[in-house]
Amino acid sequence: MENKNFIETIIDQDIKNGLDPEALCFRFPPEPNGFLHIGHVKAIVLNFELAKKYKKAKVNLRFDDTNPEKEDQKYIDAIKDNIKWLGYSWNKECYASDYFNQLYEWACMLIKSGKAYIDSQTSDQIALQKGAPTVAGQESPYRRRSKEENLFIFNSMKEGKCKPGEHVLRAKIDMRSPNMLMRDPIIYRVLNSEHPRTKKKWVIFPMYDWTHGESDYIEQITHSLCTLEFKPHRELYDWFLNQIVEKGKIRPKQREFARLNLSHTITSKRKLLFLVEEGIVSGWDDPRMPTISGLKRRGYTPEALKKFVTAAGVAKRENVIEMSLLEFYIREELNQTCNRMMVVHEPIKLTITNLPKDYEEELLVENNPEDSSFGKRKIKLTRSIFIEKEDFMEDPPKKFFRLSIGAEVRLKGAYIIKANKVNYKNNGEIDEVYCTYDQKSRSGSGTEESMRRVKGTLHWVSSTTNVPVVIREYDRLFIHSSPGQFKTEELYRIINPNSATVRNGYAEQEIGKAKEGDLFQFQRKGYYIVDKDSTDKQLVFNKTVSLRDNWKKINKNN
RNA sequence: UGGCCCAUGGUGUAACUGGCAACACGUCUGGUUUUGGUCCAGAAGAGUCUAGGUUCGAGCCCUAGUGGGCCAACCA
Repeated sequence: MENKNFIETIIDQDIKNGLDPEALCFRFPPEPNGFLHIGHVKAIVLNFELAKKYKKAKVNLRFDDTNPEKEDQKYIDAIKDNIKWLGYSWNKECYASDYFNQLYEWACMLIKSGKAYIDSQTSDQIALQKGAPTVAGQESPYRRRSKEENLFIFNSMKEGKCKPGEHVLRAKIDMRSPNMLMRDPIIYRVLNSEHPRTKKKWVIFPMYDWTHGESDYIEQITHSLCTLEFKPHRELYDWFLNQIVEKGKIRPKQREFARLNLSHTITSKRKLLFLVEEGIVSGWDDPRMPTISGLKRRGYTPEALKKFVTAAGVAKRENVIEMSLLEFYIREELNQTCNRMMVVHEPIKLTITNLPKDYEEELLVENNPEDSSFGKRKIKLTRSIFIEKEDFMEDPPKKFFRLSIGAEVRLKGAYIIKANKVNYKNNGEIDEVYCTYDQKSRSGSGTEESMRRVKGTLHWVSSTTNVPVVIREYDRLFIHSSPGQFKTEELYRIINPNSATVRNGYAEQEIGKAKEGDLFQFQRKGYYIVDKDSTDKQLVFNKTVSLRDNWKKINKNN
C-alpha cells in the first residue's frame, strides 16, 4: 500500500470534492534575499514532485520581491540556477512585483469599501497599540479617517510625496483579535530603496500578507504550501482573499508543513547571511554551507538531495534530521557512480628493497568494483612508493590490520609486501619503511601466492610518478549538534575552529584527466570532488564525505 | 483575551474508514571481500506523553492535563 502524506490526502480530498485535477497548480515562492538551502530543497521537491504525481499539475516559480532593501538580482540568478540544477523546470517565472499595479488597485478598492485606512503614527506607536497576545489592542486614532482622505494620502504615498515611516496603509480588521496578525495589519509602506526590477517606478511596497495570497489568486494556485510558522497567517490570508475572490475562479488554499531541520547546521537565511558577511565562510557556496550551492560544491548530487528530503517526509511535527541520513544517501549514490582513485594524504616513504632501483611496472586496476563496465586503468609501481602515515605502526595495537614490522599487507592492485625495518628522522618521525615483496603475489595473476589472504590492503602511489593535489577536508561548521537554537550574535561561540583543513596529497597519474565537478572515491578515504579553484597546474579537491569507517569506531572505543 | 499547531524506538516517517505498531537511517553481531568500503544474514531498541472516557477492541475518536513549537517586524 502506498503511503500518502497529509498534503496529498488534502489534495485527493479536494479532487473528490470537485476540484479539476487539471487545474492543480503549485508555487515555489522564495524571497530573493539570499541563497536557497537544504530546507528549500524540501519545499522545491515537495511542490515539483506533487506536480509530477498529479500529471498535469504545474509549479510556478515566484519571486516574493516586495522588500527591495534586502533583495538582489544575484539572488534571483542563483535561485534559478539551483532549481535547474536540481532538475526541475517551472511553469511560469513570476514576480510579485509584476502584480504591483493590481495589488495597488485592490488596495484602493479596500479603502473605498472602508476596509483599509492610512495610519500616520510612528512605528512605535502602532506597535504599542497592537497590544500583546494576552492583551487586546487599541484602535488607532486614524482609524476613522474618511475614505477620501485615505485615498488622497495613499495616492500621495504612491506619487513619492511621502517619506518612509510617515504613513502606512492598514487593513481595518479587529484590534481585539486573539490573532495578532488580524489587528489591523500594515499592508503598504513607503521604502526608499530602488527595486531590482521595478527600479524607481514604485516607492510604495506591499507587505507579505497582502501580497502572497493575492499573488496566489492571480496565478490561480490551488495549493499554497508553506512552513508551519505561517499557520497564524492563514486567517489573514483568507480574509484578504475574501476581499477579491470572484465566482468560478480557483480560491487558493494555504496549507502548512514542518520545515526541515538538519542536525549540526543552521537553516536560517539571516544566520547564513551572517556567516557570509562575517567572513566565517568563504561565501554562499562555501562547501560547509547547507546552501544548495554549498552542497553542490561539496559534491552532493541532485539525486542524493532529492532522495534525502523525500526520506525525511512531510508532516506537521517539528523535527531535526540527523546528518547521517544525508550522508547515507550521497554515499549510496557515489559508491555506484564514482571511479576509484588511490591518493595518499599524508605520505611516508616505503621502499621495496628486493626491487631494482629503476623498476617500473604498469598494473591494471578496476575503476569501480561495483560495475565492471567502468573499465580498468593503469597504475605504475616503482621501487619507492608513498603510503599513508596512519597505515604503518612499528608497535601496533591488537586489531591493527595494516603494516607493521614483520606483518604482511597487500598493496592495492599490486603485490603483497612485508615490512622489515623502519628508519626514523632525528625528530622521531618516520623517515622510511623498508619492505620486501612477494614476486608471485601480483593481484589477479591467479598464482597460488596471489590468492593468499593477508590482513589488510593499503592504497599507495609511486613516489616518483604521481600528481600532487590539494585536498580540502571539512568537518561540521558548529561544535553544537543543534546550532539553530543559538542567536545570530552567539554563533561565534559555537563555531568549530577546525571545520576546514587543507593538505597536500599525492595521487596516481590517472587523476590528471580530472575536470571541475568530477567526483571520485579516494580509496579507503572517502568521496572527493574537483573544486572550481583548480587550475591546469594544480587540482584542488573538496571532500564530500568519508567512507564509513569501522576502524575509527574500534579505535575510539579502546 | 490569549489564540493556534504538534506529541509513535536514538533520529525521521508509516500504520486505509478503530483490528497483532512497520520502514529507513543509526547502533550491535556474524559472513563475504584485494577498499576496516560495498554486499549478505541477523539482533537489540517503542507498546505510541499522562489520566480518564467511548468501544468487543484505541497509536487512531472524545475530554482534561503535561510537554514542545509558532504568533506582539513599516521582514518574508
